[in-house]
Parts: sequence; C-alpha cells; structure tokens
Amino acid sequence: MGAGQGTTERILDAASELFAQRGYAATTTRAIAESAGVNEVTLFRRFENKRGVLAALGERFSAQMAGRAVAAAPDSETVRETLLRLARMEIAGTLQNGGLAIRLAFDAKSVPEVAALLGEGIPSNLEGLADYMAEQQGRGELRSDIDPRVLAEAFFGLTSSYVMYRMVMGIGDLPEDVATDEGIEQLFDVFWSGAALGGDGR
Amino acid sequence: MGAGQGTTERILDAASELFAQRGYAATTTRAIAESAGVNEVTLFRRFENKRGVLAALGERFSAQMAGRAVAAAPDSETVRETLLRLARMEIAGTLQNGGLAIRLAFDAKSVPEVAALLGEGIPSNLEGLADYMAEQQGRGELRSDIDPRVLAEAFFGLTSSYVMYRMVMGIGDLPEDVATDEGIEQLFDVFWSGAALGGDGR
DNA sequence: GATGCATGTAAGTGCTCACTTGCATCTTAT
DNA sequence: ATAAGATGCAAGTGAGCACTTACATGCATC
Repeated sequence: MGAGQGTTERILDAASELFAQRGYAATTTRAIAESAGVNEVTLFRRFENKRGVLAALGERFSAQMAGRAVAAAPDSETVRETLLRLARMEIAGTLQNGGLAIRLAFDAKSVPEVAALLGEGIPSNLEGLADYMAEQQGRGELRSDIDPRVLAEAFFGLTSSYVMYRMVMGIGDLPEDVATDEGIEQLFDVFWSGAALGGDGR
Repeated sequence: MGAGQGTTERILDAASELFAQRGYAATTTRAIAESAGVNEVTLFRRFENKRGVLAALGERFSAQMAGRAVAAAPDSETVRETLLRLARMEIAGTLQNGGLAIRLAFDAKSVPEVAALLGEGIPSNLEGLADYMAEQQGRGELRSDIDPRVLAEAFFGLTSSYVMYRMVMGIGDLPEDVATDEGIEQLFDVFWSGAALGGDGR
C-alpha cells in the first residue's frame, strides 16, 4: 500500500488504546506496531522514537479538546445545564480516548516525558473551573460556604472517577450514549444538589 | 546488625512508597533496596522475588484494613456522622500508604500479579457501601430517587479522587490532620447535601 | 520498464532489569 | 574465642526493550 496516511493514524490509534490500558512505560513499541498491523520498523520510520508517538498523540488529543472550555456557555443556559453539559463533555471526551488522559496523569509522576506532555493541563483545568465556580457563587447561583476549589475538585472528582471505574478498573457498565445516560445525570445530580444554593438551606 | 526484623519492615516501607509513586512495574528492586538502605541482594534473601514483596505488602495492607467496615457504626451516630467518619477513614487509610491502593488499582489492568493481589477488594467495597446506602434510603435517611450504587460511587469517587489528586498527581495540599481537616468536611458536605433526604426537596 | 517511495524481513546493538553466585564482614549468643 | 546467621560487595546471567542497519518487495508514476 502506498497509503502512508492511514499508517500513521493506525499507529496512533493502537498507541492510544495501549497507553490507556497499560500505561506508557508498560507499552512496548512492538506491541503498538503489532496492534496497528504494522512492522515495528515502520513505527520508527514514522516517529523519531517512542516519545514521538506520545507527542503526536498529545497533539491529536489537544486538537480534539479544543472546544471544551467552560467559558463557551450560551447565555440561555442555566448554571445547572452548563455544568451538566460540561460533565457529559468531560466524560465523553475521556471515554472516547479510552481513559488515556487519566492513565497518563498517573504515569506523569514516574515518566518525565509524560509529565512534559500533560504539562499544566489538569491543574489549569481545575483552576479554570474553580474560577467559574467562584463567579457563580458571587452571582448567588452556588452556595458560598464552600471553597470554590473544593467545588471544582468535587466536580472533576466525580467525572474522572466515573471514567476511572469503568475504563481503568472495569467496574460498572459503560453508558450507551453519554449525552443522554441516566446514571451520569444521577451522579451529577448528587453533586449539583450538594453544590447549588438553596439545596441545604445555606 | 542482626536485627533481621527491622530489615523486612524497612524494605516493605520503601516498596510501599515507591510502588505508590511510580507503580509496580516502574519500580526496580534496586530502587527499593537503595531507598530502604539495604543491599539489593538482601531483598532477594528476604523475599523470593519482586512479586513476593508485593504479596507481603498486600498482607500487611489487608491487616491494616481489617477494622474498616461500614458495618461497625455505633447506634448513637447519625448517618451523616457515620459517612463522614467513613470518608475520613477511607482518606486516612489511603493516604497512610501513600495512595498505594489507588495506584495498584491502575496497575492491575497491566500487571497480572497486582490484579491477583487486589482481587475483588474494590468492587466488593463498592457493593458493601451500596448496600448500606440502600438501607438508609429505606429508613428515609437518604434520598431515594438515586440508585444506591450511584450514591456509593459518588462517595468513593470523592474520597479516592481526593487522594489521587494529592498523592499521585501532586495537586492540592495534604491535610495536616485528616480527622479534623476542614477541606475534607467541605468536600464531604457537597456529597452529603446532595445525597441526604430533604436537601433538595425530593 | 525504470524510478521512487512506503513497507516488510532479518539480524543485531546496547541498555536496563530481575535475579544469582561466591566470598568477606559484622553482630550476637554460647 | 568461636560458631551461626544476617548483611554487604563484586560480578555476572539471561531476558526484554528501544532503536538501528542492510536488504528485499510491492505499488505507483512517468
């Protein structure tokens, strides 16, 4: 095949799946190549080295993530709707690449190149959401007796552990359609009822 | 030193810390030995192999866990108190061994021996808590419009991601005293206000 | 049908890792 | 003092891994 295009994609797909399943360090280049149905040498002709595969994956990843900011909330939406939508996006995005982000977040502590790739992604996401929470507290939409960072942590804690349980630890069923799944709304609702003003008489 | 006793403990302590930080596969026996201030050969004289260290760690671990059931709640406690106490115990226990359990839960998918060690630990914990939640729903202590398993998942999701952020990903400050820490109570309170009956008019 | 390009095959290099072996040293109990 | 047991040290073995090199094959285009 002269289809040099598809080869790169197949390698990245295989790498994404294997990294997510086993982590970066435990995934061999041989396994990636085999899983992509490609010779190992081809992998090294396409990418400078194993780290290069990870880097390319990172670019593809952040391209997908591009539209995922809280900021882009239409005015017509209630805060509850915005956060539920964000939760579904968060879960869908993380599920889509097989829990890759969560897995890599774990690897980051032991694998320097992973840390470099992930960079400030997660902390800054957390901070961004905390800012949003604080803003909504100011507007009286969220209870103010709780640190906004705690609210943000609770939010991401629920979404990330939702994916973690299912993709990494194999606990619980995968949702058929993230956009409409009942269980996700229930889980979100526990958070929301706890975070909204008026929920607890505060 | 003829103190053969302390040596084993020091090796296990070092292994626990390193496994938690880097994961099982990424931790070398050399690093364990060095961190324990012991020759690598000594490690292999004390334990049959690397897996043996993990197994010994597992026994010590489940010994510590022994008293950590929800069931042991005194009658004088409210449900809120019981769950908060459980949350603090959960967090303290997981922090104490440096996020080891969470880290190993991740490794389990790629490292068969880790999976064998962890066994059914986490799923059964989840189920046990779900049973408790269902019971409290029956007594009118918790809102009934949410699947008890979702409540259990939300609970463990918050406690485990609390530890995950701090120990594994290095985000946020470590609590000085888990038993009294304010942040933990706030985080729990988000869950509680969302889970309790009457919190949301349901 | 010749040229170029992507891929496959086979073999190998150098490194790190789990784990071993042989011997010296130190501590403790007798 | 001596014997026994725990530890250290130096060196090595075999396996797996990332990555390389040299060469052959197939598919397009001109």
